[in-house]
Amino acid sequence: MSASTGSGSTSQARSRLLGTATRIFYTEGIHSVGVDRIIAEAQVTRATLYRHFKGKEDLILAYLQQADQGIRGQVAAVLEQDLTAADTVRAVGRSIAESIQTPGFRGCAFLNAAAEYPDPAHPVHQAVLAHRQWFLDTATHLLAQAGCAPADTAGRHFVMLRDGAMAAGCLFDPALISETLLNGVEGLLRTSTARRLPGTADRS
Amino acid sequence: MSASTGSGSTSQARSRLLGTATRIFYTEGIHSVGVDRIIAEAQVTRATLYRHFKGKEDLILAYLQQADQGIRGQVAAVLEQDLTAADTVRAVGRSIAESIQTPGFRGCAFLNAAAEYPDPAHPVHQAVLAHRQWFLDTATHLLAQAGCAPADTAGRHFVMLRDGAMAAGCLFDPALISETLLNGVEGLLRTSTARRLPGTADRS
DNA sequence: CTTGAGGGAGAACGTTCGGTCTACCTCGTG
DNA sequence: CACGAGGTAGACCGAACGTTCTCCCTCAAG
Repeated sequence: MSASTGSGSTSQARSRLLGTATRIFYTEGIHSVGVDRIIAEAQVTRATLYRHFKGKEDLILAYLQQADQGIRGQVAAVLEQDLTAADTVRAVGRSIAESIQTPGFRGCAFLNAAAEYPDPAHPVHQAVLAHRQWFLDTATHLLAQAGCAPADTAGRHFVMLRDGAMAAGCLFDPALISETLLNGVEGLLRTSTARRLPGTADRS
Repeated sequence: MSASTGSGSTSQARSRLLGTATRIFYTEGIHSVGVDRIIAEAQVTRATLYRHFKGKEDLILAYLQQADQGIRGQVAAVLEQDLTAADTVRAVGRSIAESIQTPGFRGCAFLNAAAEYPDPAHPVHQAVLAHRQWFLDTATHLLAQAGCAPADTAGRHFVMLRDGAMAAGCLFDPALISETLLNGVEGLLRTSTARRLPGTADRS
């Protein structure tokens, strides 16, 4: 524990380790990179890694947890803007579109991880499922507030568009993918709230 | 070459090898399975593998090529039904939905491969890009025939729904994913052909 | 001052990886 | 018959894998 000089919350060598692992795992995949590579680029020794993590799997889980917190923060930042429910949905869509167009975008960390860990019983796979459940719930909740017809259906539709955009974002022109995503979200809001009275602006 | 007894086109040990590789790569991923595993389950020796393939990478490429042919066949089977262009699009959507609900469905072989081979210069990654380009072109062509507004936009929208469905199909209830996909395709056809005269049935 | 956690440096563990090699067998074809 | 392609069986290679280990140094807290 301890508070040390007051620098980082936990150790500083640990954060360098996790940061390096995050970067390499995200850009190059998980199975294809070894711990040697990570400790070399993080400039720590092998013993240091195993002092902070039980093993490689622990490091992977920490990587996904960090990614999860990043996305939750991204959504929270949109929520803080206090927009109309529909505009909040749009803003989340725009936030995703921006991610896709960011240099170094390499798809969804969770979809990529699931591709490498197909076994549903594996901790990594379960971390993916947990994150996705949270996102689906969040999207469904938002769309319900925006007055979308069957909110479950709309939520799944939104997530499907997001998944498609995230998956294709690094396999095709990111600008076109973003445009398609935004169009899709707009269409979803239009068709799914068709029967609502104009001016029924409900807050998120 | 030779014709041998007339059994298989190429060797029979080779097809056993490729079939085993396809099954294992698809269900468990690529990097996480070694050639030892494949030759053991295919019941061939190491020398036999290297007689037919230059190396593991060659085997992976053959696996993807086989998957590509399977999907092309799937689309071709729909095309042979000689439906309305719009109904052809629907049938392709249904075909994808059926795949998702098939036991053992593990997502899109190409999206999964791309997650493991992010380097755009890598032959495996390029095989993925080539397959996806073909599919996008095919979808765009079909939607154009169905009278969809800007066919490029509609094609990208269709592919995005497919990608989302394929990616999520093994991470969520396949039946709900299929329903969402079909709804999305229906919505795409509706909004994208809104201005067409009824009865303008054009063949594919 | 002593202690112990955090870290650096590196040897070593056993296993698995992809790949090469030799030796021998079995057929159908020329 | 002779030959060569296709196959089996298994030893072997160097490298990389994830993991554990010992030894030593540093430095803030008790």
